[in-house]
Amino acid sequence: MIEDYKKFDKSIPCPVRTLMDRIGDKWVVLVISTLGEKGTMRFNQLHEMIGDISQKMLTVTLKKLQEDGLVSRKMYQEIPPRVEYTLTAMGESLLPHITGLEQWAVANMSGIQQSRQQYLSAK
Amino acid sequence: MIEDYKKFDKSIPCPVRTLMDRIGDKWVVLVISTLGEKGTMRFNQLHEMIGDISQKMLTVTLKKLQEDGLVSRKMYQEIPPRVEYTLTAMGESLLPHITGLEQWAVANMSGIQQSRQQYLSAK
DNA sequence: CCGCATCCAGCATGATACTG
DNA sequence: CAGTATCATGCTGGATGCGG
Repeated sequence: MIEDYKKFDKSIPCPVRTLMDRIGDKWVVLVISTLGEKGTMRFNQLHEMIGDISQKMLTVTLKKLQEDGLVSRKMYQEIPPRVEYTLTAMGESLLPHITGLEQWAVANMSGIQQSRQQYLSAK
Repeated sequence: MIEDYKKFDKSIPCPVRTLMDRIGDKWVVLVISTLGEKGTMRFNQLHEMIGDISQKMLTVTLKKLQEDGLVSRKMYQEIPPRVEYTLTAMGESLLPHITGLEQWAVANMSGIQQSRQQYLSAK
């Protein structure tokens, strides 16, 4: 039987599905990964680093991560304003899994593309 | 500077973004995870195991996984038809990363829920 | 049994403009 | 600088019915 923790049960939140609602989002992955790499960062630094991502989506993504306790937010009362984001301990503990996934992605990128082309040409 | 392989560049597909377009999908994760656990499975077995997932989404998900070469499909010319799905070698190599993520999810589920409640009550 | 085609509702996201 | 607000929309995914 499928492991209990990944079974669907409307009365109990499934951890796998709950997690995937978050990290099943490329922005979340890129933000965690970038923060893990660079440590503390400001809003616009993240914005520039990631490159493609609208201001809105960065805001939304950071808010979700705060809500889950993966990222902490520190605001300085200055003019102009400064806000810094850092991974929490829980965020740090997730980081190696994200990194592992990224390394797998890099290692298997060509294999995937090859497979896609074969698949297309086969039909 | 952000690592090259996760930089956005419209001329070169970013492995991280490419991967996330796939596993940034809870169905993909659940299918890989379930196949990894049980080995070869038939369409309806998967359907019943996962529980919530429409037939359409299961079909779509399996097709994407085939396309990427993560899952292989074997069809038997019988009446009634029988189709079996199995992880490929590449799929197997991804499995530990998925499993690691799942274990993290189970271990940190309560921490996340706690954080969410604090976040809500703080506003 | 295993899937595909179609229709359609709803949310996620981008663009844009504005604020403390 | 670091967001918020609003609007338009495109794709995701559910429901349904058909086909090999």
